[in-house]
Amino acid sequence: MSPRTKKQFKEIRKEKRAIIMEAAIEVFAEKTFMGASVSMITKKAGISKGLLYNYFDSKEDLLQQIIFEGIDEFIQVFDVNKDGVLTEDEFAYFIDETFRLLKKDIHFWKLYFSIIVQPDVMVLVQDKFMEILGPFLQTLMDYYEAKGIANPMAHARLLGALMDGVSMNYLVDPVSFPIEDIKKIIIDKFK
Amino acid sequence: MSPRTKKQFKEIRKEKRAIIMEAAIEVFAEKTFMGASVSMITKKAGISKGLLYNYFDSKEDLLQQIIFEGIDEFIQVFDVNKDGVLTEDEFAYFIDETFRLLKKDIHFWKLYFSIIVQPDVMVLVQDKFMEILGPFLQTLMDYYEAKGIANPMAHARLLGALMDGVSMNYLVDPVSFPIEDIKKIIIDKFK
Amino acid sequence: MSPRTKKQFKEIRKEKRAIIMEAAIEVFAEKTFMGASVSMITKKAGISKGLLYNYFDSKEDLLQQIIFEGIDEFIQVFDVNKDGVLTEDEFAYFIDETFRLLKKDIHFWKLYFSIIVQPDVMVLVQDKFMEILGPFLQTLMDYYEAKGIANPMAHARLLGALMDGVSMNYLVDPVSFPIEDIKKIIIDKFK
Amino acid sequence: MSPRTKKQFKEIRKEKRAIIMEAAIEVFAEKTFMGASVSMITKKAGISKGLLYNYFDSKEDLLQQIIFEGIDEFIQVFDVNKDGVLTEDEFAYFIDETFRLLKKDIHFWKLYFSIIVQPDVMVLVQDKFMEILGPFLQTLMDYYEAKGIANPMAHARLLGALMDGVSMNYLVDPVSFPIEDIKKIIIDKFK
DNA sequence: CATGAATGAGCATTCATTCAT
DNA sequence: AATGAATGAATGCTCATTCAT
Repeated sequence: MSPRTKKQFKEIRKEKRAIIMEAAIEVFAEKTFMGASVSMITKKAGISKGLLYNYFDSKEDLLQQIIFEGIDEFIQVFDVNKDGVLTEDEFAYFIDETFRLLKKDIHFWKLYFSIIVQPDVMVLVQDKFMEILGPFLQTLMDYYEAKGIANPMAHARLLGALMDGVSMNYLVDPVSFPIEDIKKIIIDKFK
Repeated sequence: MSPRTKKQFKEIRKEKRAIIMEAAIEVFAEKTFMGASVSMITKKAGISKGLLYNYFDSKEDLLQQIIFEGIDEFIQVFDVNKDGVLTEDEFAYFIDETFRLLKKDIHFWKLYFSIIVQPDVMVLVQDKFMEILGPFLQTLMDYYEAKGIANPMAHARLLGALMDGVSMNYLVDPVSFPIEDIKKIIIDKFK
Repeated sequence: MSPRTKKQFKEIRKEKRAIIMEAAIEVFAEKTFMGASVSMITKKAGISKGLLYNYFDSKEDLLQQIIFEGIDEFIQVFDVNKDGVLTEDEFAYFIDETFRLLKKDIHFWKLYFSIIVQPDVMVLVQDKFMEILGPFLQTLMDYYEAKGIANPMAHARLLGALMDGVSMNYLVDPVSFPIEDIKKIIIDKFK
Repeated sequence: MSPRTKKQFKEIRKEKRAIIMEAAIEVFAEKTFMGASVSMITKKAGISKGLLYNYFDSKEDLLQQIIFEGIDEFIQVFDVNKDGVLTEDEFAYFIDETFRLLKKDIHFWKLYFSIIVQPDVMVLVQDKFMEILGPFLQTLMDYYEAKGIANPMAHARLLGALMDGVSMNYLVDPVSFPIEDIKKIIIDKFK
């Protein structure tokens, strides 16, 4: 009888928004941003096409919001740079935690890699990506420098590339890729 | 003026086909398979749209033929499995040669990575990709096994993933990625 | 706090209705009927979309009610046909008054002209428009006939067309169109 | 058998382009630019939706090309400003010719008036419209100035507005609007 | 061998309207 | 009386593919 309160509306929006974003992550991950159609997303989310535009300005906006929130969550959960210094134990934890999050949000990280290789789409989110990569590489560089290793920058970027490569291989073939064994080797070799 | 011989026709076909494929590799690499349109390719190749379909059954067929020939060329040039055994020197050569080919065919390998992350497109060519990956991993496994290293399979897959990650980072940002320094570290650490 | 009386409800409805119509006139004038969306109107009126449909059956109904009331007001304020006879002084007053009302309700008359040139929309309101045009032309015809001018009908329609053209030019470019000078010339030439 | 020559293709394009523009003029005139859909136009032209975009970049481009060519034709046919001076006979000819062209291209001039009253659409073509209006008003001003009439600018703009109003009334109701009689009165009163 | 006009399904997006609250 | 989430048809536009020449 009485109209819904603002709080009720806010609740509806929050929930529906999450449903749409979850559906979109899956479809984007499977089809890439360009290959995914808004229809596929709304069908998976169980809503009409029009409604998506009640929540997001455009397909691009939808992608950006997904990436923004995903990266923010990643940064928050995984604040490696608390004090800017990495011990060997923290290094191991850092590798461990990366793979834990990878497994937890498989779709999101598939989407991440599909974006990286597509310059046209990358421009939409690269500023946000840099928010992770910058501090990440800096912390690693400091770590290797503190250990007295020559060319810490190259070591840092190598480890970054290694984590990319391992993640990508795992995402493409999660069943047979021996990620746990590989994790141990990485920690052993790069610690 | 005189009617062209069959041999001449064949020659023309071969050359035109190569022109189209080269144009397609560039466009696919820049826009990904889904983002590239046939029009972009024919425009870059300087031919009509109809002619492309005289040489290729479809956009998918074009991609497949590009991948097939690219991989075949790669395997031929880069026969890692000559005798099935890798010495330490050969290992260094192998790393070196991988990066040399990467730099030589930047467009092709960009295309390669954009395909890997897109399941829909991956199915078109994954059998061919396995033709490299299988022997490649086998040779590495044998190498590590011969050295008496525990879990040679994990080491082989790790190195494969590492090469993927480094290659991808280089392709995304060829200017500032320190590939030469990294190459040395890889050889040193994984030899 | 105390339950509102029926009279208060009626008052609220009347005011809200006026607010919506005023907003709609502005948006229609600026964007035309086809170019204006219901969202634009409700946003300008500061109400929800649902509420508009509480007051009007449809976008078309909203337009019709605007036109109906606007024309009725015009006829009431501007009763050219008081006694059916026009003196020369009354003629001058009539021209004068027309332009005064034009300036007063710029949005309404912009809407009027945008409707006239769009047959699909015109059918919705043309009967109402005729309620002005008929007596208006009749009075002018009588005026010219009484002056003994040949072809009074053509003179009447010419003056009608002239007023249309001058009004339209003024509405399109109110700043530089010399409406006061033109008014004098009209009175002088057509009196 | 042999492929079509470039000349043949050019011929096809020219003819099809004309068919599309003619269909578009009619639909735009009847529905206005905003109210006309590309589907309506292609249906009337008897072609597929895609083909329209082989000939025009967008709906806006289509409108612009229609207006550009229509105005150019008008200027060419009707070069009132040959020597910049208007005699009384030329003035009569000018009025006459205007109405002749109006009757000849009814759809085009309906479109013209529907554009004038819609600012959003007007911006697409107003530069082109000014190519007519500027010289047109200048010539008229010179004419009235040469006759020693006070305020020639107001007279020029009044006649311009009058021609607009008469044209518009004729286009809205070509059957009963006495355009021939009115033409004579105009020539008589404004010569 | 070669052209490019032509198609039609599909794309992202908009919008008048409905309805549960 | 009032809200705004929700719908679905329609919009302007793109694109892989076909085909007459």
